[in-house]
Amino acid sequence: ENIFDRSRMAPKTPIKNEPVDLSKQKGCTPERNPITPVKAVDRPQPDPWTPTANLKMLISAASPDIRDREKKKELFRPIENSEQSDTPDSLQYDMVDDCTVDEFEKQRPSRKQKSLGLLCQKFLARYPSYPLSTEKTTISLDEVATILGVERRRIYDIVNVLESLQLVSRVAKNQYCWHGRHNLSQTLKTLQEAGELQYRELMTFFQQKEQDLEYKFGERKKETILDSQDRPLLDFPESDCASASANSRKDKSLRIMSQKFVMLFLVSKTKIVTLDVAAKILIEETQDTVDHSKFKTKVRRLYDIANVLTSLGLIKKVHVTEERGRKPAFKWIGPVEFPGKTDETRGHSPTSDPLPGMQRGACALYQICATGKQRLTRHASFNSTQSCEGTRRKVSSEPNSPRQETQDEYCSKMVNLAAVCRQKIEEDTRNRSIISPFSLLPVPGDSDFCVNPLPQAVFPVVQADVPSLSLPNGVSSQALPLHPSMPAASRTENGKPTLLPNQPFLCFPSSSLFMLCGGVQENNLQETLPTTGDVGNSRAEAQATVPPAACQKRSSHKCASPSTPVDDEEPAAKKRTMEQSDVPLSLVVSKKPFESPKGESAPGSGCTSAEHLEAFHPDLSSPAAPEAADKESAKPLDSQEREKWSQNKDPDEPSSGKEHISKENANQLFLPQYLYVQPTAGLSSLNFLFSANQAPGPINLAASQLPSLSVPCVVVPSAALASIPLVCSPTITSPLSPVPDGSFSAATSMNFSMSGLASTTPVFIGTTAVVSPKVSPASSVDHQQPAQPTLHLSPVLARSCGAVKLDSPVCMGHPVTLLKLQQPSSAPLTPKSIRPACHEAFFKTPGSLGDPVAWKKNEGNQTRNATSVQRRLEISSTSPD
DNA sequence: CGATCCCGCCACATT
DNA sequence: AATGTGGCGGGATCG
Repeated sequence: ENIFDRSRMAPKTPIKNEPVDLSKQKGCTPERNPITPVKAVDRPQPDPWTPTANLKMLISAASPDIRDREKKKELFRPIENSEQSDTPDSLQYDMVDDCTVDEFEKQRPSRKQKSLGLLCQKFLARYPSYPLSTEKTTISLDEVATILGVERRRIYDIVNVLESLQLVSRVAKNQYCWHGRHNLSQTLKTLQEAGELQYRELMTFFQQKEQDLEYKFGERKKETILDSQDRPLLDFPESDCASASANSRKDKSLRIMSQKFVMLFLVSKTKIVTLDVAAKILIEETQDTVDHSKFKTKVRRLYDIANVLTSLGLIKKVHVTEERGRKPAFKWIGPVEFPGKTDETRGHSPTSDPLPGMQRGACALYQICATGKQRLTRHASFNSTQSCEGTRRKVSSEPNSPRQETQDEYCSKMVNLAAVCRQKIEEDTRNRSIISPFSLLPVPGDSDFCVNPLPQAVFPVVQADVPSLSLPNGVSSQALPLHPSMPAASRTENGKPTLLPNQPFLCFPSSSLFMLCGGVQENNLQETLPTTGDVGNSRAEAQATVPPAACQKRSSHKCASPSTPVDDEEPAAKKRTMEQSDVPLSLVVSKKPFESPKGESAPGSGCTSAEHLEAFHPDLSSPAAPEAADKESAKPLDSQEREKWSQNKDPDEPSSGKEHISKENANQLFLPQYLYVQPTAGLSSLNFLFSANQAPGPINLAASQLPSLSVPCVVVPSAALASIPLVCSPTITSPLSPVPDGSFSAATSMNFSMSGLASTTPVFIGTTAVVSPKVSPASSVDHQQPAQPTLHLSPVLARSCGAVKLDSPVCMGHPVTLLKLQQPSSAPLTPKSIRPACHEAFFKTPGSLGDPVAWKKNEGNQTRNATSVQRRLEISSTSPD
C-alpha cells in the first residue's frame, strides 16, 4: 500500500499534513466492502523496498520535518484520509476511487498488517543477513521509520531486540550499525552459557512443574524464590543498579529481557517456553507477588520480543496444552548448538574435556561462572558496586562501548552473567567510568582506544619464569562477551565471559617484562594454557592485521594513566608510532584473547614471537584524532620512560623503537594485546604480562559489548628478583591499552597469586588503591619523580591518576612510582560515571585473590571512601607532589 | 472472552 | 529546551 500511496501521495501532498488522523478517520465509512480486489491485493503485499528505496533517499535528503510529514502522510493518509479530506488532486482522486470505501476497510491496515513482526520482517529485508565484513551498514532510525512508515518508537522495539542479539549495535544517536548474523551463533552461545548458569535450574524447575503440576501461583511463588537465589547473578546487572542507582534503570529492560528470554529457550530442554513462565522468570521483581498488572505488562513485552525473534526465524509460536488449557508458548527453532567458536574451548581443551566440544566450553564457563558466583555471594560489596554503575550508555557516539568497571566486581559479575549482563555492563561501565583498573591500556578516547605501544618494544620474550599464569577460574573471569561485529578477534569473541577484570595494576618493574594483553580475554589467563600453538596462530593472525589498524581514539579521554611508566610509555609510543611504525612492536597483540594467556604461559616462545602490535580492528573507522592529546601527555612521560627503558635494555631503540611501536599500535587499533616489558637488568626481575585487551576496535564500540578489555596482569617473578616489582593499576586508561573505556579495566587479575606473588612481593597499586608499604622495599623510590612525569601527561591524566608514594621503599632501587589511577580516563569523567562503590569492590577483590594485606591497607588509605571525584581532586593535588 | 499487541503518552536521558 | 529513547499500559483486534 505504501507504494501505491506514495506514488500519488508522495509527490505532493503537502496538503494534508494532518498528522495522523488516519486510522480514526477511516471510520467515516465503516462499511466494508470486501470487494475491491485490487486494493486488497495491494495491501497485503506491499512491496516494499524498491520503491521505497528511492523514497528513502529523498527523504533522507530532506529535513527531518519533512520526513516526518511525509512519512505520516504516506502511511496513513492515503488510506484513510485520502478519501475524506482533501484530496484535491486528480491523483488523489485516483486514490480515492480506488480506495473509496473498499479501501478503507482493506486499507485500513488491519492490525496484523501493522504488526511488529511484519514490520520487523520488512526491516530485516533491508539488510543482508551476512553482510560483508568490509562494508558496514549503518541504519538511520529516522530513515528506516520513514521508509517503513512507522513511528520511530516501533523501530526502537525492533532494534532493541536485534541489539540484544548483536545483530545491530548502536553507533550513535539515531544510528545503528548492522552486523548481520555473523555473530549470532556466538551470541547465542554466550547467552546459552550465561543462561545455563542463571536459568537452568529455574527452567528445569518450571518445566517440571508445568508438566507435573498444574502449577499454580503458589507454586510459582516457590519458583520465585528460586529466582531470588539466582538473582544475584542475573539481576545484578539490572536490578541492582536500579535500586541503587536511581539512575535509570529502565533502560535495559527490553534488551535485557530479550536476552533473558532467549536464554530461557537455550536452556530449556524442550526448547519451548511458555509466556507465563518466561514472564515469571523475567520478572525480576522477585517478589512472589506477582502483581498481576506487572505480569501482564511483562507478557506484553514478551510478545514484542517474540515477534521480533519470530521474524528472525529463531522461534515460532506454539501452544502448550496443559491442564489448564492451552497456553501460549514459543518454540525455539534456531540453532541449538553453537560450535564454532568457543573460544574457551581452546583453553580448556587441553585439560579435560569430558564434554563434547561445545559443551566443553560451556562447562568451562559454567565453572567459571559458578566460581564467580560464589564469590559474589560472598561479597556483598558487589552488589553495591553494581548498583553504582547504573549508568548506561552515555556517549551517543558510542552507545555501547564496553567499558569496564571495577574489575573485581565486574569480573565476578561478569562471570556470572556473561553475555546477558554484558550489555548492561558495558553501559554501566561507561557510565561509571569507573576506572578500570587497568586503565593502562585504554586510552583516551572513549571507547576507542588506542593502543599502546610499548616502549621498549620488543623484547621478545617473556619470561620464563612465569610460573603459572593460570588463574583460578573464578577469579578473573569476566567477560564481555559479545562482540558485535568484530570479526577480528580481538574480543573474545566467543563471548565468553571471561575473566578478568581484576587487574588493576600496573607493574613497573623496570626490569621485568610486561605483557599486555589486549583485549582479549582474560580467559586466557585463567586458562593459562600455554599451548604455544594456539598462541602462535593467533599471533600470526594478529600480525597480519597489525599494520593497518587505525586507532581511533577519542580524544575525549585521554590517556589517563600516566602513572606508571608503562603508561607513559605507551602514550609516547603512540605518538611516535603514529609517525612511524617501523619498529617492531614490543607489544604483541593477540587477536584472540586466548592467546594471550598462552603467551604468557609460554613465555619464551610466545612472547618473542609476538612482536607486533596488532590492531585488531582496523575497522575502527574512525580515525583517531585524539591521539594528539595522548601524544602530548605521553611525551613527557616518554622521556622518563625512555630512561627507564633505556635502563632496561633495549638496545635497539629504546626510545625510538618505542615510539614506533606505539604508533603502530595506535594506528592499529589499540589492540595490543600483550605488552612485554623486558626487564632490564637492573630492575627487579619481575615479569609482567599484561593483557591489554582492549578494546576491540573502535568499531567495537558499536559492538560495545566487548569491552572486555580486561587486562590481566601476570606477574612473574623472575627468578630471583628479590626486588619487588610494583604493580600499579592505573585505573585510568593507560596509554597502553587502547582499550575502550569500559574494557580496559581489565582485570588484571592478579595472577600473582599464582605465579609469582609469593616469591616476590609485588606491590600493587590499585587505581584507587594505594601502594602498600609492605611491598618490597625497592619500590619505594620514586614516588614523586615518576609521578610527576606521569602527571605531565595530560591534565586529564593527572586528575585521574594519583601518584602514590610508597612509604616503605618497596622497590628495589628503582624508582617506581606508584600511581593511583583513578578512573579510567577513557570513560567520560562525568561524575555520574564515577562510582565509588566500584572501587571498593575493586579492592576487595584483589584482596581475596592474593595478598590482601597490601590491598587492604591501600584501601583504607585512600580512596575507598572518597568519591571518585573526590579522589581525583585529592589525587591531583597529591600527585604533583 | 481471552490472547495479542498496536499505539502513543510520558518520563527520563542526551544534546 | 529540544530531541532521542524507551517503559508502560489502555484498549482495540483477533481468534
